[in-house]
Amino acid sequence: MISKVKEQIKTYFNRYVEFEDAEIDAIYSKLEEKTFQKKTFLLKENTICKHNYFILKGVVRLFYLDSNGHEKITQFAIDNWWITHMESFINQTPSTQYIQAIEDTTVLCLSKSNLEMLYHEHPKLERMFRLITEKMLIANLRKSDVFLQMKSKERYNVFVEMLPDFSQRVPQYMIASYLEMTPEYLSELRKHR
Amino acid sequence: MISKVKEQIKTYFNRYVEFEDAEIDAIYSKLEEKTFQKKTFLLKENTICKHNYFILKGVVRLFYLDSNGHEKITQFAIDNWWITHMESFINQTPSTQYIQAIEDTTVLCLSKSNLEMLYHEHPKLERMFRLITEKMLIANLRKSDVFLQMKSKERYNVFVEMLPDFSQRVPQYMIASYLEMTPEYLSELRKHR
DNA sequence: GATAAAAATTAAGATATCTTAAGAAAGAAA
DNA sequence: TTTCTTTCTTAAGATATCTTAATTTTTATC
Repeated sequence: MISKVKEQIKTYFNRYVEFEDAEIDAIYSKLEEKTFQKKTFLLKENTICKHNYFILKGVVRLFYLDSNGHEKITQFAIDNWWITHMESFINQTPSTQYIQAIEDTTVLCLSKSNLEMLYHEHPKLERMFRLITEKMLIANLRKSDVFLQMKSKERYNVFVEMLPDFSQRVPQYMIASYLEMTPEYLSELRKHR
Repeated sequence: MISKVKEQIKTYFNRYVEFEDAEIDAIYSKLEEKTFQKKTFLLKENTICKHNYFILKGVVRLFYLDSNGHEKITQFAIDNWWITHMESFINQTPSTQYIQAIEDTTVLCLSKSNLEMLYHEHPKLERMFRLITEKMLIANLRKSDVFLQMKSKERYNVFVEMLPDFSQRVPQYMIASYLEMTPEYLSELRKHR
């Protein structure tokens, strides 16, 4: 009998590459399910990020503390997204950022060492992550373009339009942080649009 | 006898994955060498980007025209870097940006179709591009962080420190564009530092 | 339901950065 | 050298965004 969770990743994986059930089983056996309560940290600054997390259900944010101790959010992630601190995870160096659950969040943990092992055993997995990484890169380049081209007001409109899920599930002051403006200014913009 | 160019890519490829000479030969045979004179375009807006370019020697820039018709540079690339418009190349959709040679530039052209073919024949190449894409993603995330954290003045200092090659080979008004400020304001900052 | 805590709004003054326009300097061409 | 073109600098006024601080609204806790 196939578990609901295994079903979820099978569906997700097959969006990128067609895997046999046996392969899914092999990969799944290297994943550890874990639940983080709202506000708990999946990763803290200065620690090495040991996992790439696949979110089964929930919302998390990636952020750092600026020189004034203010939180600056660089990424959100929800159901069926991968989240990790890329630089820390890939290079196994201390993280400059935090990952924190915004809602109660259930994830599958994929450790760096298991991932390396799986790459060697399953070239398809390497292809999947090549494709996912390309997609992330494109999303990131596009985000930079949006921030480069648009004034704050337009940025907010684009955000609401493109990621309506987030504007529902995430408090407004966090959206302001992600959009690189103060909550006061966002409030101002919302009034006048 | 092995050509100088083949030697150059062999050295570059082996930084990521160890290839046999026969593999390098096979891959090399799918690459087309081409030279672009200063100011000519490798890619124009609204055309589909058919190639990923490996720069053997030269400097190019990636830029788009904003709503006022001003050029906004999003990336530079020099010797031993890959350059393409990611979104256009990967999804084979019309490009929103231009690629232009700043100096006379010699490249190796890798077409999308050849690349797909090579991925199937040489899993090592897929690994190499998985690693390169990860590196690009990290570089891009880091760039976003720098722009998020720093005021213009600091951004310029970081740029000069991190990429001294560019501040030599690229005119100042292009650096201003890349740093997301007007040339007038950059000039102002340089005076006061 | 009452109280406390968290989040959102408002407004005034401060600052970073842009716009425009003109002139100076440097590099390329003749 | 002279001329033309490209690049860089200067300065004044305009605008977007931030800071601070107080107030209101919403959400969570007892």
